[in-house]
Amino acid sequence: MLSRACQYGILLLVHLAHGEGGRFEPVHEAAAGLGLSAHFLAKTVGPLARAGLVKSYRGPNGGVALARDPMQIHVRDVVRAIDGSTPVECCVLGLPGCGENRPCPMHDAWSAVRANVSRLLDDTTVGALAARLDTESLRLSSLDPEH
Amino acid sequence: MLSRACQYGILLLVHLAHGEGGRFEPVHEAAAGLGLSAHFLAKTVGPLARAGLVKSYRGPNGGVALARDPMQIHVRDVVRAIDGSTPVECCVLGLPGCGENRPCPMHDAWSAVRANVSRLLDDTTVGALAARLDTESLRLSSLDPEH
DNA sequence: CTGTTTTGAGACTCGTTTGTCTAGAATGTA
DNA sequence: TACATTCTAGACAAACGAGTCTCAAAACAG
Repeated sequence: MLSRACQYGILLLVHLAHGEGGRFEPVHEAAAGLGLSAHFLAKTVGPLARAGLVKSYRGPNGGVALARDPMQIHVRDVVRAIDGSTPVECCVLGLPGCGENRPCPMHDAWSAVRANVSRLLDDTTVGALAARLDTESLRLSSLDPEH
Repeated sequence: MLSRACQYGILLLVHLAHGEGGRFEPVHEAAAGLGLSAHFLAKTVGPLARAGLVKSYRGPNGGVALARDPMQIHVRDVVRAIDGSTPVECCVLGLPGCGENRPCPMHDAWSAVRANVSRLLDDTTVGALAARLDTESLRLSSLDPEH
């Protein structure tokens, strides 16, 4: 569905949105907080920066920070930046060129699912996800439960 | 989403349901009709037969045939037979152990999508898909448009 | 200037999936 | 029996994703 790199990217942005606003946080620190591989997480920073979602800075006190208001960053933006514009975009049955003019037998039903996913990605912002971390007992980390 | 092998399996069953009832059709013939690799399609027959969805017979006049009424074969059965019982079952963000007690920030919204997909797999039968091939201008083949 | 911290880019390994191919076991026909 | 047809199982290679590692460039601190 979403590539691992894309999942890491979303987690990183939500983590940054949940932290202090203007601070540049080193990638390895964010990775430790999220319980992820620092090396692999670092590979997502490039695409995110090129897409204008984060800004990064080298050297001591460097790191990564959000480039925009987290309420203006949609999950769709992250997916597009890392995975490209193709989440669930293709035919369920794998038929090439399946579409309105030459649909497969499941095309209509699958289009409904696709629309749901698309709306979810468009409507959900990184800031909204971060806000829910506080109000509800949600988690971002892959580590052991710390309840 | 669905593995290639699983997609091939669904296409094969719908193709068989669309053909004559009791006939054993050679796999290479079905593959030609669907525009798929015969060797790869053949690898899906084993799991499908073990799951009791098709029966196969060797030798001349042999081949593959549906083992049951196609209206009693759900797409879910094919997915379970080939991919196992895990379509979209996991967390969107990839968090291990994400669930009702320790949800990720997108858990609730994603559960709705998951339920949609699950219902689609459960409600759709191979027979229903085959029936729609006739009434509407649908296609199964990966080959060039034959309009 | 020297050394440390950090990003950035890429090579590399590993496992899974996709796809092709081969050999063998059934099955039917002459 | 001899032979053609077909499934069955598995070996094999190519492609991809995930993840680790290394080296260089930038930035700062002393």
